[in-house]
Amino acid sequence: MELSKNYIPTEAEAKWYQHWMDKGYFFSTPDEREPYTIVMPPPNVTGVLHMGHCLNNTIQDILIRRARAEGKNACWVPGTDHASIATEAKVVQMLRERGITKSSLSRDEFLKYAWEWKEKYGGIILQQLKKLGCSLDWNRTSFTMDEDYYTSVIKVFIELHKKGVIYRGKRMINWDVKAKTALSDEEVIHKEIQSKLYYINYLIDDDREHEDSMAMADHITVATVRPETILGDSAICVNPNDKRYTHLHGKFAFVPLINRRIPIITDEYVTLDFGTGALKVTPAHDKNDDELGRKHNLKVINTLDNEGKFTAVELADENPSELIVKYNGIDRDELRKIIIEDIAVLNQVEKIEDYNGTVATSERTGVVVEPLLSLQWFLDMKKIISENPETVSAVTSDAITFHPLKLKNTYSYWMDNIKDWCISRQLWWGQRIPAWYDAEGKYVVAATEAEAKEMFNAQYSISNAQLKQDEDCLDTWFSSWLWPIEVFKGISKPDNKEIDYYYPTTTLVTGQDIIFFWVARMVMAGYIFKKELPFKDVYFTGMVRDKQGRKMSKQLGNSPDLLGLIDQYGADAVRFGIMISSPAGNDLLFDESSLEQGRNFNNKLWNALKLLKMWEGRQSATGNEQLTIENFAINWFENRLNQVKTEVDGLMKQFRLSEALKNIYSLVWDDFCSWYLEWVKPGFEQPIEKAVYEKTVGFFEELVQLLHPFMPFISEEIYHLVGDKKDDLCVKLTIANRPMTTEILAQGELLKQVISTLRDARNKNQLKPKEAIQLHIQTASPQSYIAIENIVAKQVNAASVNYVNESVANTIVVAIEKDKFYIESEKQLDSATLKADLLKDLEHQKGFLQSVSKKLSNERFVQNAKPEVIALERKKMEDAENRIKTIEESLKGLN
RNA sequence: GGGAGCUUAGCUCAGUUGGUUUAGAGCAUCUGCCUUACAAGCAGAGGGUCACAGGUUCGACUCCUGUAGCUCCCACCA
Repeated sequence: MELSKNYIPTEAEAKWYQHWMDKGYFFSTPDEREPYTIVMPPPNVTGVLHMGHCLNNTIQDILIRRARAEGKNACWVPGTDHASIATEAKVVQMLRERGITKSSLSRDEFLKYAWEWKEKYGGIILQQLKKLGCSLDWNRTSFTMDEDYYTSVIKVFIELHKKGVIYRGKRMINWDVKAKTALSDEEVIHKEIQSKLYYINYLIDDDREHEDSMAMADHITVATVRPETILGDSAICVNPNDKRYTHLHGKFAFVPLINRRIPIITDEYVTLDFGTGALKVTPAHDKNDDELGRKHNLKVINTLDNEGKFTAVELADENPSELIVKYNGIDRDELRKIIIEDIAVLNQVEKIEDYNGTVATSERTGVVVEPLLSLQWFLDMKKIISENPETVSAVTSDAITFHPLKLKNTYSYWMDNIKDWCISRQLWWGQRIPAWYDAEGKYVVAATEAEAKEMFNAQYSISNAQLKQDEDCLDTWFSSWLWPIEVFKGISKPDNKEIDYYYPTTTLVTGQDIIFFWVARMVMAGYIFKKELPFKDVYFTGMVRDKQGRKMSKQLGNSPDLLGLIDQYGADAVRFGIMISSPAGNDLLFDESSLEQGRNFNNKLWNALKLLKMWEGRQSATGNEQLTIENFAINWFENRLNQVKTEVDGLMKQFRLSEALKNIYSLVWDDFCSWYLEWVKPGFEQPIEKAVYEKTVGFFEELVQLLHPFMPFISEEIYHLVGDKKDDLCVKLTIANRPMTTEILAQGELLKQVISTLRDARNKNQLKPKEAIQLHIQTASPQSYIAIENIVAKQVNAASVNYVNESVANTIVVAIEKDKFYIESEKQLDSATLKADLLKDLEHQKGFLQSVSKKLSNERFVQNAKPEVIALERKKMEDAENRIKTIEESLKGLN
């Protein structure tokens, strides 16, 4: 069969993925083997594959494929997340494009559209993962709103409510005015912005009669960044120790524009050196003001509606002026400008300063979050932790090991400062909160209306109550935190065979940006519902950035089209490119040139295959004059292969995947292709010893097997092309490592060094590769060269090799260790560059010798250092001395 | 404001209990090669006073302190 010039990924990839699927290699059922379980972080159901997913899932596939080859029962569960806010927003937008507003639909109608949308576009991302080669157990594909999953979320809510961990309360929450829903603290991102600090004068209500226009002297100046909330002010607060305002304690001031009379109160909370030291208190629109308001019993006056627009509803009893009518329905940003203009007209704007502050924005919609007092459902996190202390200790004790370890601190800090989790969302797409209310607002928590009625009867002695279910649904993460349990039906069908076998899962691979959203909460859920940790290792990936270090974003247009890249370079090359430099926990600077490197690696492998196929038909069992060469080469490569395999095992255990890949890459490219294959390569059109050929094929197979988790397609393709196979690499069990001989490895290193040095000398003397040389070796131990002399001769094009006891005239000489190599050529040799090299080397060696002997002549070093260290230093000194001697002799020979 | 981390070759990064020949890799650069596996390649080479300043030590890229710069996380100074 004729092989193409270069490797063509497209066909091979489609072919092998289908083959693996047909064979059912990715499917897992519980058996007697040790399980290796990974649950995929479920992407947003409407998402499309991007670099982050690619990194994430490539890592998971590598781990899973390795586990499979190690004989474990590998189970990798795919699925998607209903992502309530994001998906609902997409559905709303889709409806808007069709001219339908959400408000015109009933809940059921809306959900029908949403499900239609999900069925149509949902899970595209899962199909895309197949292109990447992900060996997922597709029979287990889950969705966080599957029927059983939904039931389990409701069940968990009811259970936690019963335990008193879930409560309902009126709290200051983060309100997303675009999505029109509450958010948890984790969904809020604080951003630095340039804004203004407005200094506004509030007139003091003075008992004195004002007889002239001196009134303006009697004011207090307040600094605020949010003048638009001024109509909700219910006090001014100063620090009790602030001497500037002592005379105002207990007095009243007037809110500009509406002249509401508000008290001037004192509280230590106010800092003296910010602004004017006087704070306007607006309990309805600021978290701190809310607390101050509670403490001082202030009135709460809400002036913004749920879209962040002005509403005068709560000002009704204040004789709303025309101004207020004018403000109605105006957006908060616009309102700020108008109010400042209007106050300026009254001459009560003292000044406006530039101000750098932070603003809270919604993680989902990006809009500025509005603090809003609202009735929501909360999870008492402190109680959860105190009842499940393992939630914290599992991580600090490394029972759950984080990679990188430093994220432990982040985790514990969050746990130590945990706040209650607002779990209700004013959305329809999600699990509806199972709370039932009667007309008076009494409620019970129950799975069904019938149960709720019974409970009303029992709890309130109300029979056949007219009940309405809570309109809100639950935070998406309130379902995702059950993911490692419920994908095995651990909540909906507790203690089934699957959950008992697969849980706890083995490794979680996820982004460090969701350590609080998801990882921490899964640990909690694990201990609450299974009394056990959910996973043993967590591998955190960083963020994928472009090569300039910028985040990938639609606006910048710097996020590459992944499927396009797969088409262009092949999935293996993409996997290689993204893995070659991505240490755990660090951001990855994505550069397309690493994909080129991956593609080139494909070709390197492909060409090695072509070479072997050429040899296949030229085997012979006779010619044995070169057996020394082959024996050493084979012996050495076998050792080297096992050395790298051992290293890779160690690196994989530490989750240092890119290091492992680098080692494999170098083993294939340098050791196998550049050294080994050249050493055993027969002369032009010469036959190859059958035994050598078979050994070489065996090595190649072992190499592609080692590579397979990283680059599954080409490795499988080569495995089948290099010889007829009945089995598949995908499920082939790893060959155990054989013991290594360090002597052979050392001799191999010496051999490489000799060849490189001689080639360098040839280069420097402008000897063409075809120009043969005579090589003379001056050494005290010729026996160390016997096994490798033929390889040396072949690799440096030496027509002859012999051993001498003294220098050889008219030659180039190079020194390696204690030995000298004389290169004799028919061509006239120019020793000038070589001499310069030798002098440079000499200088270096002398400097080195000096530092070593200085160390050795230091009494305290000799006294304190470990004996083996001293011995090593002695050896270094001896070597350096020998080498200097060799170089000096060589230089003499040149003159 | 608090915390964590980073700073090693032009770029991206390794460097695992302080001593392995006065620092390694990949990419990029330079030189020479169209050598029938591979020019998407082969053979070589150059390039770093390990951010800076102190300290501990016989010995520091490695440990400690300080300084500078960068990054991330957390946080209610309006």
